[in-house]
Amino acid sequence: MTSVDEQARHGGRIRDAARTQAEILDVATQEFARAGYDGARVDEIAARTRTTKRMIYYYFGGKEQLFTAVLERAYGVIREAEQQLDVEHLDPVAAIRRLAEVTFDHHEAHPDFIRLVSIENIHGAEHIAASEKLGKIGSPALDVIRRILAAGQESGLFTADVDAVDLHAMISSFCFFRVANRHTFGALFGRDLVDPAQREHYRTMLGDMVIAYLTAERAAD
Amino acid sequence: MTSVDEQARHGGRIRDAARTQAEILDVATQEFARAGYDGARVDEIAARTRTTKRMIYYYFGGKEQLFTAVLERAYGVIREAEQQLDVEHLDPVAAIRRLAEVTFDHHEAHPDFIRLVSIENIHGAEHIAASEKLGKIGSPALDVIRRILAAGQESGLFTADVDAVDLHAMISSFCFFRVANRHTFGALFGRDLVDPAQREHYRTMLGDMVIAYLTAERAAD
DNA sequence: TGACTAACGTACTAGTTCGTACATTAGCTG
DNA sequence: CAGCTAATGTACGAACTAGTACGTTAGTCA
Repeated sequence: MTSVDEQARHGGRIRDAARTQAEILDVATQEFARAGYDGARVDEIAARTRTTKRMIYYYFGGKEQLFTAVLERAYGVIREAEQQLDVEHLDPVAAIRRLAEVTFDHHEAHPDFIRLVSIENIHGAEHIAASEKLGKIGSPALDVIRRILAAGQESGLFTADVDAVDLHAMISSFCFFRVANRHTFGALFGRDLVDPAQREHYRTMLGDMVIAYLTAERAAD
Repeated sequence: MTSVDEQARHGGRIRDAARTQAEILDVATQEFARAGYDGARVDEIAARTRTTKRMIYYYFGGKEQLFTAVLERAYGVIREAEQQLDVEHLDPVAAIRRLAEVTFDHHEAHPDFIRLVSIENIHGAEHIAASEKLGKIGSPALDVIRRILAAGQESGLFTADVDAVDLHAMISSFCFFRVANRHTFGALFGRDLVDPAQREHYRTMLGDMVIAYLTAERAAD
């Protein structure tokens, strides 16, 4: 009997632990991002999977751990993207601008991730705290920023008093707000921050802002 | 019989519709901010009030409308703060910096409001859309920004191509992120963005950033 | 002062939702 | 190929939760 026949015999499904887990994570990511932690329904996640609720508890233990697993995978994706960052060959100004653009693009491309982070903040980052993986991730982007900043400061292009974590916060703020607060901002000010027609405008604005901050003359502290 | 005796007779409580509604709104604000919309419990809100759940439905109609009422009041507070903004007598640079500082201070002073806005964004701003009040609020801050920008651009201090709504978004991004993402940022990067010892640092950083952006030379579009 | 209504309280229900006990089977391994 | 275990499915329950039916009382006004 062929493998295809096997599948047919069991309704098209074969046992595949990794695949089942991945599918649960996919659907769970969508559901948590859609409705928040408490708004998400375990039954709904199960229903949209080719498996059953039983499997969620079998593999993840419970709703809390499932959400933690979703977060771990989501953060893993951005970490990978950051690791592929290759800006060392650029001059400091171009490198920072490129970094800002990559951050901008990643936020725009992953609104579900942004929502998950918002949700996790509502819950005081307790799942990150409970995760062994997420605690000691470290950020590849941060290392990149440190190197660019050092180069820029040494060459005198950048003002000397800027910290890498602060700069990361500054860039993230803009990218995050634009996606996360899209709805309230749109409702209150009548402007869609994620309007494709405005994409280049805001992308440039972010770069201009960061570079202006880094190259501006400031009163010494 | 004195008023005090009256109160004593009924367990210290007098009938006062306005007061009951205000108390429900106070507690509901805390509860929604604490746990999110779906995480919030109507029973919990009622329990922490001097009245009962029955009154929540009597005055507000339901959980959804209660949350909308909470949002309406929260936005009212920030609108009032913005209306008291008095920076017209300052030069454009000082005026923008003052505006940024006021925004910064307000975000820091009202973390519950920030959480409510995050929550409302998770739900696609549907309560704002459903609210008659919130639709046509308009932002006093936006008018102020428009005037300062016009003055700054006319005097040649500021670059000409900056829009008021965009600048508002820029300032809000930083202030919002610092409070809203405090927990995940702290857990991942080991830095508390709301640490009082760092307050002046970030407050200055925001002003520097905005002024640098507004006064920088840029390639024409 | 009597009666009318807004304001309030109690007790309950219908529906939901996380989680689990129990039963079954696919597929590997010796 | 026998048997063992990881993987899976079904059916159910206990607890929670938004919302309500019904009853009571305070305060005002004719």
